[in-house]
Formats: sequence, C-alpha cells, structure tokens
Amino acid sequence: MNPRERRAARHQLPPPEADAKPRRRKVPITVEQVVDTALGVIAAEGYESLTMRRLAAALDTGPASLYAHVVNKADLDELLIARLCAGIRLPDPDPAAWREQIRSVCADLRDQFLKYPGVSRAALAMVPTDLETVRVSEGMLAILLAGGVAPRAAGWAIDAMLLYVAAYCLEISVMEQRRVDDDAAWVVDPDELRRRLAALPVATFPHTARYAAELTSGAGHDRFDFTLGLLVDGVASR
Amino acid sequence: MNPRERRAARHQLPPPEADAKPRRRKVPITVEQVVDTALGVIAAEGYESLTMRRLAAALDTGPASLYAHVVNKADLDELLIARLCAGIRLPDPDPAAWREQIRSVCADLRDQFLKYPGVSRAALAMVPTDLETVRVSEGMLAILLAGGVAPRAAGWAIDAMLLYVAAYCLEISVMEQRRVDDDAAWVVDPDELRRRLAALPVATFPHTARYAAELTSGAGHDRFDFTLGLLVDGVASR
DNA sequence: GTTAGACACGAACACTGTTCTATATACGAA
DNA sequence: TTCGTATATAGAACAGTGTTCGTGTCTAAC
Repeated sequence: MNPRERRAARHQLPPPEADAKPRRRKVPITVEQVVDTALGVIAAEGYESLTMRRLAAALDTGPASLYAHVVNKADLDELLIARLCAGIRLPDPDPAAWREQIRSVCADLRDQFLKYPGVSRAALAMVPTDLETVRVSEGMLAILLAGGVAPRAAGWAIDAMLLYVAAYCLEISVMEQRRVDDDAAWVVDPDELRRRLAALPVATFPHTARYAAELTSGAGHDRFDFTLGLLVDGVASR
Repeated sequence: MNPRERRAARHQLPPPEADAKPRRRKVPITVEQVVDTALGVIAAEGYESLTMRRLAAALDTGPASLYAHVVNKADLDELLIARLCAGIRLPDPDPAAWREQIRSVCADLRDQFLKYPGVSRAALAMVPTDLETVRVSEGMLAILLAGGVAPRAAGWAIDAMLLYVAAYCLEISVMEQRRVDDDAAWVVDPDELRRRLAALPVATFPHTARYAAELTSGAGHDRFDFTLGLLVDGVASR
C-alpha cells in the first residue's frame, strides 16, 4: 500500500455500524407489551399523542411491526379500553349497600379513565361488545338486580352510566389539555369563568349572570357524584 | 418563421385553458357559507368525512382559502356546534310544564346532532363557552328555575344533560357507521345481539345471559327518554 | 438440513391540517 | 380610463398520520 492509498484509507468512511437491529427479535413483542406501552404513552402524554409511530418508538420497533399484533388503530383502542375495564374490581353484590356499590364501580371506572388523559374518547368511539366491557356491565347488573331494580331499567341505567362516565372524563381531559396549552387558560379557572358569566349581558343571559357562582361551583368530582346520584336514586324508583 | 419553427409551433401544447378559476371571486366566500357547506358534507357523509380538502372542494375553492375564514379545524368545529345550538328553540318557561320543556329541549338538541352523524364528537372535544351554547344553557336554566330547582342543582344537571346528549348521539352515530360499514353488522342488530348475550357462558355472565332480552330491549329513543327521565325527576327532588 | 410460518423492517402510499408566498382580481380614487 | 392598493384565493410544500406490501431474519417442526 503506497502513501496515496494509505492516505485515502485514512479518509475512508468507516463501514456501516454492526449494531443494526436484527430483522427479527429473539423475544418477539407481545400484544400485552403493546397495550402496556400504549397506556404508558397515554398516561405520560395524553391520548392524542398516541400515534403508531410514537408507540413503535416507545417499543423500539417500527410502526409497521405493530400490525403483526393489532389489526389497526381502532383495534388498539379496543384493546386499551378492554385493559382498563379489566382493571375494574367488581364487588360481591350486597342488597344493603348496592347504591354505594354501583357508585363505587362508576367512580373506579372514572378514575381508571382519568389516569389516561383523553382515553375515554376511545370508549366513545367503539361499540362496547368485548368481553371485558361486558364483564363490567355484568358486574353492574348484578349490583342493580341485588338492589331490586328491574332488569330492563337496570340495563338502561348501566348504558347511561357508562356513557356519562366516558363523557365526563373526556370533558375533564379537554379542560386539562386547555390548561396545559395555556391558550385559553381562563376557561378552566373557576374564578375567572364565574366572573365572565357574571359579566354577561343581563338582558340576554339573566339567569346565567345572576347565578354565575352556583353554576361554577363544585370541587373535585362533585358534579360527577351529583349526576350519579340522580341516576342511582332514579333507577331505584323505577 | 422558417419550417423548423413552424413545425415546432404545430407541436406546441396549447395554452392553458381560459376557464381557470379566477384568483379572486367577485363575491367572496363567507364564514356562514363555510359552516353551511360543512354541515351539508357532514349530513351527507358523516363528520369523519369532513376534511379541509373535502370542504374546500364542496365550496369550489382551495383548502388554503379556508384559513381566511376559520382559524383552524378546531375553530371550524366550534362554529359548527354553535350553528347547531343556534337552531335550538328555547321555550318561554312554564312552571306547570317545565319537565316536558326541559325534556323537549334535550330532545331537540339530540335530533339536531343526529342530523349530522358524528358531529357531537366535536361538542365533546370543546369547552362550551361560546355564546350560542351558553344561550342554550341559559334557556335550560330558565326552565329548571321556573320549575323550582335550586340554581346549583340546575346548573349541574344541565352539565350532565348536555354531556349525556352528546355522548348518546355519538354512540348512535358509531352504531350507524358500523351498520354502513357492514363489517360487524351483528353488533347493531338487536335480535342478533340478544342471541349472543343469551349465549354467553352462564358461569361468567349469569345475569347478562338471563336478561339478554331486557338488556337489548327498547326502540327509537327509549333509552334516551329513560335517562332524561331519571335526570329530570332526580333534579326535581334536589 | 430444509421448509414454512411468524415477526419485524423499510419504503412507500394516500391522506390530513396547515403555513407561507405569490398572484389575480376587484374596487376606489384620481 | 388608468393606476394603485387591498383582498381573496391558489399553489407549493411541509410535517405529520395510519397503513400496506414486499422482503429479510429467525425459529420450530419435520
């Protein structure tokens, strides 16, 4: 090798790194890992951040690989909701405490959804027929029946409760997202919202302006508890 | 012009057609037209089909032009919901008929949303602070107050009702979409759903299997009416 | 050793919302 | 009528999304 060649060799780019990922892993990804990781991304960044690419990155794989484990994104959504429902503990129905029990199941589902901001949007975009959601419905049905509620009323009330829980959680998530975005933070500041409602033109919004404080009152999940109260007490007398 | 040039001229592509759209219209598009057209697209094809490109095509303009009239797609969503709310007629509150009145407003809103399949998803993705949605809330508040409901309970009940209406309509739209897609049409066939529920393993789903008929019963908006009944009767006693 | 199937990747596709720049046009003033 | 300006719109392109298809690699079964 003459000096020209040695110099050229010194300036040669090194060969491609030998650390390229193997085309197939020794231990394949599982669908459980997919769901776990997806929930982790949602918990940290919100449901809207969960893209196939984001999820694949979190799994250190490529987005196309996900389709070996899920049919499509809607299928992933269903798996996510099923996983959350699987985490709901269903009590043995107690006729003496059925009201508290049904409220508690709904509150648990609410809290489960709220751990994953925005995920209830997936619940509202699917028809609830997989076994885990039916399991939760079965558990709720058992409680209402133990409380003496007629089967049809029980079934319809469960439908309403599940819809309300999902919608309530979604609204909370939307508000929280607004708080984070900071572009309309006043929307989620109760005091400021009260002031704005109170300042509405009285000719057009007499009641809203007058009762701004009451309309914006409530802390924590007061509204949730109130609505569940209406549904539970109502179904008890049907 | 020598023969070479004449031959070249014979092979020259003709000039661009003179029927190109004018760069500027005599009568500019208005934001009202944008909203009207968007609602038309949703009514015909569903909310998910409404893209900026689809909307622009329906307006015979380019997608970039829409941004002269709306801030972004979320803004368009807000305009859409505001328009739907503007179409809700609010009765003069009658203390003797307040229950029927509040049910009627909710049913009107439901029907308004259902004319535009899936649009309630937009309602669930926004914080309801624009004047048209506040107007509907004001009208509902007036009815409940006329019925003797306490202001705070009224406010909280309205919140619940609006959430439920939107969620209910979204679920209906999801079901309808499934029916159209035909890939899981059994999901929305009540008889088939009943059969499947009845066939669930009795050890795991005893109540669901036993009461499959009751759980899947109901026609039209029975479930909606039932739930509104619970909310209205409940708030009357708060 | 061979083969089939499962898993994963890469490239690419069709599509989405949006921005930025350019330009044609309408309109008003002179 | 002409000219200048403002407005409405288009075009191009960007960054991003979900998904498909073809291919490479590995493993288990035979």
